[in-house]
Amino acid sequence: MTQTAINPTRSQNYPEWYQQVITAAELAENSPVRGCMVIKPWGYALWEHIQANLDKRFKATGHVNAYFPLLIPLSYLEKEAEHIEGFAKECAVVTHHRLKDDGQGGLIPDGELEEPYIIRPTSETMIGEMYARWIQSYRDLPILINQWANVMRWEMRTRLFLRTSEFLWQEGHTAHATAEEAMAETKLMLDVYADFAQNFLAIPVIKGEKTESERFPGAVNTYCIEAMMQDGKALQAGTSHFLGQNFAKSSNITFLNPQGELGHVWTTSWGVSTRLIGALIMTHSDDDGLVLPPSIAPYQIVLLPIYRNAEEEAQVLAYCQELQKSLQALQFQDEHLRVHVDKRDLRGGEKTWQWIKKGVPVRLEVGPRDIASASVMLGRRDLDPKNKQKLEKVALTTDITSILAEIQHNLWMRAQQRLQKHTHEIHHQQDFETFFSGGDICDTDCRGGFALCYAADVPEVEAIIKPLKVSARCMPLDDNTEGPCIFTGKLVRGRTVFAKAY
RNA sequence: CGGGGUAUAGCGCAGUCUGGUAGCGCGCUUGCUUUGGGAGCAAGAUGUCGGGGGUUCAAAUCCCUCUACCCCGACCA
Repeated sequence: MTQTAINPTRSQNYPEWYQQVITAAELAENSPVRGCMVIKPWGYALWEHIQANLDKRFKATGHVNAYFPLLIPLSYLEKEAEHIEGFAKECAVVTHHRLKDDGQGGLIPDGELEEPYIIRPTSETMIGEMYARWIQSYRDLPILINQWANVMRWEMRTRLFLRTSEFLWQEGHTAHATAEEAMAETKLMLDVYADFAQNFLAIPVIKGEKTESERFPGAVNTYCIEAMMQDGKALQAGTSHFLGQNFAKSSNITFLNPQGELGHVWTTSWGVSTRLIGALIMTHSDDDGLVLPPSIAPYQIVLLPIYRNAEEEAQVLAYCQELQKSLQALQFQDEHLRVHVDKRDLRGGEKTWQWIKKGVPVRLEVGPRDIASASVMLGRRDLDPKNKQKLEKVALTTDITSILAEIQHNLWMRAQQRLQKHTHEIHHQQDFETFFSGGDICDTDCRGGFALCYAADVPEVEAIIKPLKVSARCMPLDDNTEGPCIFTGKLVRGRTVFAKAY
């Protein structure tokens, strides 16, 4: 038996640990298609819960869902100059619409298209084209549409969930009559994302604005939520863009205001992707595998029947099913508890460890002894696997939801404390370089993590930080303090978070 | 697209230098014993050795060629 369920551990080899957690939890695996993953049922269930919860929040803020084509005419992407610069180079292109027999048992493309299509890397241009048709008057505004979709970006290096060529996401696209309204929408959705990350995924995030070099191609302002992974690296967990009138102009989206004057609309776009699952893994998981907050766990409780013979089996299974029924009647975060009875014919220890590696918040072992004493043995994923507690059957149904809430809260607190512990104010360029030269998080001397500094948003700062493999993650909102840039000495308003990033 | 590597069972690998007709670990199947912290023993199944061509009596092994993937840069939700 090994010390930990996952080898290597986080401190031994963090990237490899990450891969092993995914494998052990059966979340996803690489597919035969370059850069594209297969999301397995346990991983897809996480996405389904993300979708369901976010979708509710989108609807509650007045949005509706729609669907636009996967393929976008090549010429659409040429409309917005910065957008071309940002996306044109990494797109898959569809050039033919037929296959023909090559005479040797193979197939070759046939029927060349007059204008190639690209597989959408994002849908601003397609949706812009449709908005131009749909919007004539101020009465048509605002348009508040979200799309759940897949997109493709021909990435050079891919990692499961964090960066894959094809990924699943949602993209919100809204059009407004005024800049103020569009900006309010941009900020509103950033708040929706932040609240979702913190309260549903238990991932603490920093809300901020992107620096110029990190901005979305074609956006006026890009806002984001940044999370800290356990190795101290930053992961962008969601973005919300104020697009100004850039896309309205390039897609010619105009409207008449109440005074009869013709103007361009103001647009926004915002999105989160399956990358959130990567963030979830790297925020909570430990050296025994995945750790899931109860809010998102496909099963919040797994019952593990223990028996030696057919007679005990019948007795134990009946007891489990009765427990399952009474637990399922309870609610956590406004939804019925998700309770599973693992009836598979496997050894007890084997089963237990499989569910630990899959991150199930609560395990309940049920055997003849428990039935005799009208109780269960409860194991929590936020505690050591050895640490099991005996719980009266009666107490279980009254306490279980608060136990789940406690687990959710514990995970949140741990992540929150990690973020605080590894965020440091840096006042001198020399300290900045020292901070980022010690590899990843190193608890002994407070190196690595997030550096919070006054820094000018200028190219020469970019040039200094790039060799350190550090990037400006965001400028946290509502920071009205002032100070001298630690690189240039220039007085700047508000600080910037710097970190190594995924 | 530059620099380096790899391709052999579901997965991870040995075998290649020195040619002789394919092996190990895990997993899988079956049986028995086990079962409240990842089981043990026994028996078994699984391969166009990445593709194509060449040398040879004989090629996983040598030669030529193509392809795919991985690592390091440039790109990135």
